[in-house]
Amino acid sequence: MDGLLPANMAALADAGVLRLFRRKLNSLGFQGESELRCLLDKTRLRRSVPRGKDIVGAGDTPRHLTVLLAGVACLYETLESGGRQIYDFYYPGDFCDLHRYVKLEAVAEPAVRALTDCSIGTIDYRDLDRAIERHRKLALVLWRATMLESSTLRERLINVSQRPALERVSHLLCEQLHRRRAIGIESGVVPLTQIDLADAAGLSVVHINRVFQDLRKLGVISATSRTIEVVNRERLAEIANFDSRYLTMPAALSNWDISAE
Amino acid sequence: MDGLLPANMAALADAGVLRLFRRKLNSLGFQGESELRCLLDKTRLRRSVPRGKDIVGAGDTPRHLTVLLAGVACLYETLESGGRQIYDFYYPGDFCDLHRYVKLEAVAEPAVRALTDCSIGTIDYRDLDRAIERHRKLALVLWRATMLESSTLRERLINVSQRPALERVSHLLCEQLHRRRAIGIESGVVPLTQIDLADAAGLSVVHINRVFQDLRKLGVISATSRTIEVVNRERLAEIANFDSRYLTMPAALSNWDISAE
DNA sequence: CGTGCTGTTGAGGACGATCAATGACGGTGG
DNA sequence: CCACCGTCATTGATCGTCCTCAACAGCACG
Repeated sequence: MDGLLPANMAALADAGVLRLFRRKLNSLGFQGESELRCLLDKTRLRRSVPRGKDIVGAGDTPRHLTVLLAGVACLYETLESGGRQIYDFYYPGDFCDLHRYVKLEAVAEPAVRALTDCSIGTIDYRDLDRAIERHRKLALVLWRATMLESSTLRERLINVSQRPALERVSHLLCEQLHRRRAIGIESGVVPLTQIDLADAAGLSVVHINRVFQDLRKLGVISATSRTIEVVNRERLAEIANFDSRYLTMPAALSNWDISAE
Repeated sequence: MDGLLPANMAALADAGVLRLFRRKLNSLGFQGESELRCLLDKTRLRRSVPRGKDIVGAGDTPRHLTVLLAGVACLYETLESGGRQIYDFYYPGDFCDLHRYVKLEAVAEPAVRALTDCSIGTIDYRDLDRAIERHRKLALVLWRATMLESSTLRERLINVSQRPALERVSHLLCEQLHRRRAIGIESGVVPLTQIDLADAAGLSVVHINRVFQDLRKLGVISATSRTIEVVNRERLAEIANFDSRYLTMPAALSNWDISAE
């Protein structure tokens, strides 16, 4: 499968690959060099997964946690009807399979697929267990990551159940832009296909396409490039009625900060 | 607001009120008398909340965790449009506001409302912190509770985004029956209004009503009683294509069982 | 005996699905 | 270099599900 790089991660940690993972942990309230090291040093770099392949399959028994380091992936499930439901998108720094660590059993679980070429890192469950034992706060941090996913899921539910297509698609695009910006990507390009968006929005591809044409007429996305590129964020956010709060974790971590030391 | 009963909970714990809470903790993998005591003894019984009132509001700063002890509640949010989106239902034993414990800040959070008259219990954050410190496994247990909610949320998303109305409503009903059975209620009565179901299904009340008439014609729900009563579960499950797995947690808790002691 | 909430019914219309076909692009192999 | 193929994007036409508006009936409550 994927080759293991025998890298000295401690050395690489700040070099770049794990930069976004570190940032993510920070945003979840995990700070302090020794704490971070405890996790970052145990993160093994795995080679890239090509677009369209599963990063986390439905079947295999997991022995390690997976972290997305580069690219875009999605949490999804294949339906009896043959369709696909995309639950959430993952960006560099995001955990891909916390649900397996916590659940420990494969009961029709969702899978994770690379939507662009991806790089992933892994952390052995044993290393993770030890890290949590050492720094109790880490359990809370990961729990919070799950909570954040829940929050996104709720927003997705509203999106699908309440908003009309134009607003719905705009909302999804806003979210992508926001999340990309959070990891330092300022460009308006959203590296997804209309198909991906259809599966996330619960709309047919045909209809997504029509919505895109409207968005182009409104001057919100580029009319020339084949890839999706937002050229007017403000307008897009207006259309979507976008409020990014559901994506953000508050900085404070009052109680466990105390009990952790 | 709600009066505090100065009860000796240790004595009451097995008497009945906390029976379902205990069962819930068990199902999440929290076992052993001393562990359970640690949490159950700290659970304060609060008086009941009448139907229609919020159990957990959006605004207030939380100091304790809330556990539903009797009745049915829902996690919901009020939309700009004036509508209501129901994310999840809560049954006796369920935690109502884990999101606040973990998040600790009110950023447009969802609220919890009593859909029937409810009784609730509370656990002070300080007591909870201490309990977690004593039994590390508890952090995992609560994390798992969150994960289970996530799982339900994903199922809800599929329900809303993929299934046609009849199937969708049936699926919701199946879930309620299943969850009620899990707490020992065998009756086919689902104590919700059509309005509640509409808000959970993302359908208009009018349409829900029409679906109900179909279900009655199909002999699935009672045609006589005003309250919703399922009289043919098998048929209902068929229509809904119901697979209860998303509601169940695997029993095993392999890794943390070890690191906990 | 009103007042409110929930449930019920009818009519008309909109939004989005489906089916089907075609176009554009990139990659592959001859 | 070109022919071929697969994936993704685009377009048109038709149809169905579900929404909205509006009115009314039943029941519970004070």
